[in-house]
Amino acid sequence: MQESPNPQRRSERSHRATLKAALDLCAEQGYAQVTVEGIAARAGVSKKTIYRWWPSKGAVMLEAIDEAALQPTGFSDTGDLAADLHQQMSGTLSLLTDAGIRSAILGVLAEGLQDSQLAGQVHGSLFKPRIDSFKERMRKAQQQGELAAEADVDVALDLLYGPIWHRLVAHLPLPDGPYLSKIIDAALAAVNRRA
Amino acid sequence: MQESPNPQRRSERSHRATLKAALDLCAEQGYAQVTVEGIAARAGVSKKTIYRWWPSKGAVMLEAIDEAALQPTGFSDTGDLAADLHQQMSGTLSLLTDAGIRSAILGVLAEGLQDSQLAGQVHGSLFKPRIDSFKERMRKAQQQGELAAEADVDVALDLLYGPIWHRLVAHLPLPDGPYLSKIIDAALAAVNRRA
Amino acid sequence: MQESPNPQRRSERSHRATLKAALDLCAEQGYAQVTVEGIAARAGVSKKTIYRWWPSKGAVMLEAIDEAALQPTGFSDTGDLAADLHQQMSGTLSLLTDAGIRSAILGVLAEGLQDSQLAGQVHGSLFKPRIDSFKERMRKAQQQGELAAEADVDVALDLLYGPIWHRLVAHLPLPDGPYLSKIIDAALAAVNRRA
Amino acid sequence: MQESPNPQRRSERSHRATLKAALDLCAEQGYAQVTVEGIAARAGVSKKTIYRWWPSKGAVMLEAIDEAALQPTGFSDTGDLAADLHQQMSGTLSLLTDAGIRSAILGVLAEGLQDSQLAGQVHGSLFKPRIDSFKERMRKAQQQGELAAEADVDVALDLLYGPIWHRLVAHLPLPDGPYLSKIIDAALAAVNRRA
DNA sequence: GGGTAACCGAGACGGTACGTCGGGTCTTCGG
DNA sequence: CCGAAGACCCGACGTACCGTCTCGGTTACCC
Repeated sequence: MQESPNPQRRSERSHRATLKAALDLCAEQGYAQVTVEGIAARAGVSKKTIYRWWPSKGAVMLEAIDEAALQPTGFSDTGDLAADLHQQMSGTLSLLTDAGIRSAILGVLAEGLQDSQLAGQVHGSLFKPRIDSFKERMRKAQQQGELAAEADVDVALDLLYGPIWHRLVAHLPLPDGPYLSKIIDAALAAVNRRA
Repeated sequence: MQESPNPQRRSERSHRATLKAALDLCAEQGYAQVTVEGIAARAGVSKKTIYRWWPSKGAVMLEAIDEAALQPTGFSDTGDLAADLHQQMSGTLSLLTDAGIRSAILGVLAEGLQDSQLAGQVHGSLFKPRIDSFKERMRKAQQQGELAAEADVDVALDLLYGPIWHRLVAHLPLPDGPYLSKIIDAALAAVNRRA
Repeated sequence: MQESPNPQRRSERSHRATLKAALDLCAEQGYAQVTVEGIAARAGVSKKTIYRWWPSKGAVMLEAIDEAALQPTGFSDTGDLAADLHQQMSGTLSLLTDAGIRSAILGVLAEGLQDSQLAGQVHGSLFKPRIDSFKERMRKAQQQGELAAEADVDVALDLLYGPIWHRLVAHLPLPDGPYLSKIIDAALAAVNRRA
Repeated sequence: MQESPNPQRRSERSHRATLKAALDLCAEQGYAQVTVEGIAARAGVSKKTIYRWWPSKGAVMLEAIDEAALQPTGFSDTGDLAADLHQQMSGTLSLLTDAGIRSAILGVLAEGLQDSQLAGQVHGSLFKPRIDSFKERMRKAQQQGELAAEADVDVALDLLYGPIWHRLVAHLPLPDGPYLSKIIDAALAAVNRRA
């Protein structure tokens, strides 16, 4: 992140071990129970080294999530917009089902709500890339006539992703596949309608 | 909350002072910086007394929010569904603009993501009442023909409230009034369309 | 020492346990290896509690020494000045032979050389009482004619106690009993001579 | 000191800069506040280089003191023993009045009380040379009849130097010139007297 | 006079302890 | 018996130095 010291001399071993320890502990104990001290001990790394490269536990976790979230943020383009959306959103939801990643994501999300410094990083790492590729896919759909040219992409974004986060913060069950389809259909219909 | 001791002998003065101190400190320093010790000191109350009546800082805050959230959770029924939704959702959003309440709400929301005990209370206090009266209003609209009888109320809930929370957790700007109208129109169109 | 908090509510158990742990650890590991954390752990006491009542490890040790240095600082008055001096100085020297106390005393002495705050306490606790009773005994000796009325008590103090500290800081062997007698005879002769 | 590497290739610049930085920092901040890191930074030298040539901060300081203590350890022989003693002891005392050297000397003395490895070096560098030349001067005095042949040189050493160290560790004011004369007269009288 | 072995600066590393903070429990005393 | 006050144990914080180590770079010796 803010890499004040010389990043060329950084120990790759410590770097990896820290991220791994962070995620592992998160899976085992839950985000809130994880401490920088614990990560350091588990990784066989000194606290100083962690604080040298990251400003806080949240920043470590964010990088760990990024590294672990293997599936791409990008959309595929099969020509079927609804299917592509479903695939991508399922991918996002699946991050919230694996215990370790889920705990880490909820943790950084929660911490991001309280710490504006971390908030920016959360936005940049977790949301921006997905939003960008979402918008790109939508624009492509408009060019290909799959989507009305006058459709409001921002509204579509809100209508599609909103339900996931709504249910997360309200502690309602997360959408399953079929429900996701209903949402996608409804949202596309809404932005496709003539005003 | 879990009121183990005899609530009849509870000091109303301490009770009020605690809730007030909690919100005040939240406004001044932000939720994360508020501590039980700080609340106790500010309220002129002992820590023991706080722990006697609430299990955690989050529970205090939740009660303080409840008490301070003056506008009703219920919907008015002017006969214009879109207008009623707009009014109610604006009310919810306005809670997120006042510094003190916003900080408190974000705080308990964030903490709720990490603490399943608090999560239940958050759901019960913050979300359930609003969802219930939302559904009630929707059903009334269906009876009055303002809304298609086959409209899926759950989907409507997700489409309408989702954008707010999506933008909150993604650290995007919250919707303003006109944008809210677009969302409401889109969501109602979506659930009203013939399947 | 600086007892900022209310000393009436102090836990006697923690107090005693801390002093005991300090001395024990000193005996086992040597003063330099003893840490506040170690004392706290050994005593079953929190670091906070130690820092509440003492400003530093040195202050804890000083009090521990005081409590443990059972033999009185006062001189006996058998009527034989040289014998009384010998007895008292042997007592002082014996503090420097028991491993635990020796280590603690050397430690606070060393630390006192570096920390003027502690220096004052070292002087007040370790030296002042012994110097005072030395001078008192000398004055009594003068009244009883055992010592020349014009003998310089300060010089006597320096000549008598100096050798001990000289040998300590110069890392020479400490005086044994017979050598002590030589010193005492020489010093008394010196201050008793007509100028 | 333990010069494991090839001393011929040693950088004289680094050597000098380190010793100078050590003493300067000592004067500015006091021995206890000086760190190897601080010395390295001030000297523009790497920590590794310091640890290559000295085992510890104390060893650096000891060498720095040795280099800076310009006045000779040797006694002059004017034929007046008391005067020669006074001159030499004043010289020793003057080391304890210059802020930088005083702080360094107190520091190594203090550290020497705790660290037997350093203790040996302290004895060898600071005390042994002075004691040796003291004894030599005393023996010369005996040959020249200035001092009784049967005078005990060890006792004399203790009586003369003792007061300085006694006052140092007891945090009493150090002797001034006139008082020094009293001590010298008393000590010489004591060892000169017929037993 | 080119190769190489050493010292050098810089500074990252695993550690240990620091002194502080807040959590949640417990004790004392007054009303 | 509740409440204010606050001491207590505990565990984590973020920092400071320790002494070790790995880097390039730059001598200075040896072939």
